[in-house]
Order: sequence, then C-alpha cells, then structure tokens
Amino acid sequence: MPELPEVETVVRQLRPRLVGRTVIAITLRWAGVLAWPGLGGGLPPRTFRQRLLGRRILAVDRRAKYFVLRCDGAISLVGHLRMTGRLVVTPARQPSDVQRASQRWVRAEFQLDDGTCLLYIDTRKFGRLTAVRALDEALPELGPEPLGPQFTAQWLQAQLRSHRRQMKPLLLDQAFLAGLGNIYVDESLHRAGIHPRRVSNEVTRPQAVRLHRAIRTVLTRAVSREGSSFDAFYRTPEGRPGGYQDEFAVYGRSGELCRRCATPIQKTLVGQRGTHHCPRCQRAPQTTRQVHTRSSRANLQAAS
DNA sequence: CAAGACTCCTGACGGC
DNA sequence: TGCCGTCAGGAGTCTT
Repeated sequence: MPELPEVETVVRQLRPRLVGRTVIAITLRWAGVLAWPGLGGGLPPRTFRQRLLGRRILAVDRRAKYFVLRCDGAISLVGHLRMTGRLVVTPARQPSDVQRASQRWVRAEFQLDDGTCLLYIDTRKFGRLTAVRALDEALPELGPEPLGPQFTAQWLQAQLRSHRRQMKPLLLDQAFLAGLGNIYVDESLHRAGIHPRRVSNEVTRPQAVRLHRAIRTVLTRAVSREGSSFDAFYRTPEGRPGGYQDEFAVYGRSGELCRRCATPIQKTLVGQRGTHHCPRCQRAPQTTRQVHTRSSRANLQAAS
C-alpha cells in the first residue's frame, strides 16, 4: 500500500513525463473518485474538468502520502492512492500489457498534449482525486515530513512526551507525523526496539533518539529501493515492483525468525491494525493488570 | 484526550 | 470444481 516511499517514487518517475504537459481532455470512469472528505462531498465532475482543462503542469510534488500536480492558473490536482491506487503514463496508442490488464480498474484518464495519457487506476476504489486553488483546501491537518528538517530527535522526544498514546497508532496518525503507514511503522519500531503498544510518554530519551534514526533510515532505504511490493498492487509508474520488501525485518514475517535474535516474529492487532513485532527485541510494556493480578504475582513468585 | 467500532471496496484465500 | 464467508487496510466519522 502506497506510503511515503511509494508515493515519492511515483512522483519522481512521473515528474519528467508530466512537467510541461497540458491537460487536453479528462474522462472520469467512476465519478466516486472525486468524493473528497472535507470538501462537501467533493467536486462535481463538471467543476473538476473546468478547473483542469487546458492547464499546463508546472511541477509534480508530494506532501505526506498525497501527490500534487501543480498547474498554471494556481490550480493543483491533488490525489491519494490509498490502498491500491496507481498512476501511469501511457503512450496513448500503445498501452503496455500491464496497462491493458488494468483497463477495468481505470477510474480517471487525463489526455495530454503530447499524445500520452495519465491513467489513475484503483482496484478497490479507496483512492480519491480533487482540484483546488490552495493546497490547504484539500489537505487535512498533517504533521511534519519525516525526511524534512523539522523532524528532529529533539522534536520527536518532546512530542512523544506530550502525548499519552500507544506508539503504533500514534505513528500512523498523519496529524502527528505525515507519511508513515502500517509497513514502515512496524519496521521503524522494530529497528528502534520499541513495542508497538508502548505508551508514548514512557519512551525513554535514548529510545526516542533511536526511533528518530530508525524512521529516517527505513524511509531513506525504502525510497532508494523504489518502495515495497509484496502483492499484486504496488508498482512504480514504470511498471516495476519495489525492492524494499527484501529488507523487511518484521512486516509480513510472522512466524519467521527475527534476524537479530532468532525469536519468532509475532503478529497481533494494535489499534485495529495488523502489527508485526519481535517479542524479544521489543519488550512489551507492563500493564497494570499484569502488575496487580494475583496470578501474575503467583507467577513471579514461582519464577523466583 | 484516547481508543475502539464502523465504513468504504474488491481480490485473494481458506474451508468444505 | 465451485461457492461462500472472511480478511486486509488508510483515513474519516462516530461512540465510548
């Protein structure tokens, strides 16, 4: 599922093909793709077309997991790939085999002035598109970019202390830190040796420093490998799978052995999310129940 | 403020 | 073989 590294890859590969192009026609194959939260149900197709037709694409950027096509006339085409969204540029005449196979999942088509076509493909229909003048009309509250200058170890430590939330859902919260998803949160927490249920204000200073470095390392490596592909869904706009899945330490490895300590990786549910961790490298926080129940006290005595 | 439930959607997969 | 139920998951919204 596209997270920061995947969207960054998409944006980098689309940039040379899109910058300078003009949108000359738009076909919406599924109007629901415009249902944008926080914009009164999203733009009517007519408005969406009016805002974009004839615009020249000036830049292709990323913010969090959103892609942003900045156009002249101060209009931006903004979108989210959610689970199964893809963007590809096809030479209109000769779509590749991959593109032909995806035909039934094409939700929007943008014809460009050089004869190519930008396709927005999305099997599960979770992805969305919109067109706005100011970016903050479309984007919800977002935390800092984890690869940007604002994300420092000091900032992270202060923020962790000022919240009292489980680490997994906190790092998934885009208003806290923007761009991490299920995969990279699990990978980062493992690398930092922090249990996904650990409460944020109990994370020690050295752990916060390690987590900061882990997030940066994991994301940077994942970007350099063009993201992660482990199912049929994520492919780069050039049709290649990413390579970072080869480096997964925990994600999708439940039952397999931790590469650091050879303990079997566990899969659990944390905040309604499938969560992978190593029970030895990432020690579980002691819950009040564990501390106070009679049975645990008996266990402790038995153990000692 | 935190956390859980529920929703959207469809392909994949397990069970029989 | 084929049908059917279940699951996955980003993020918004609603409830506890």
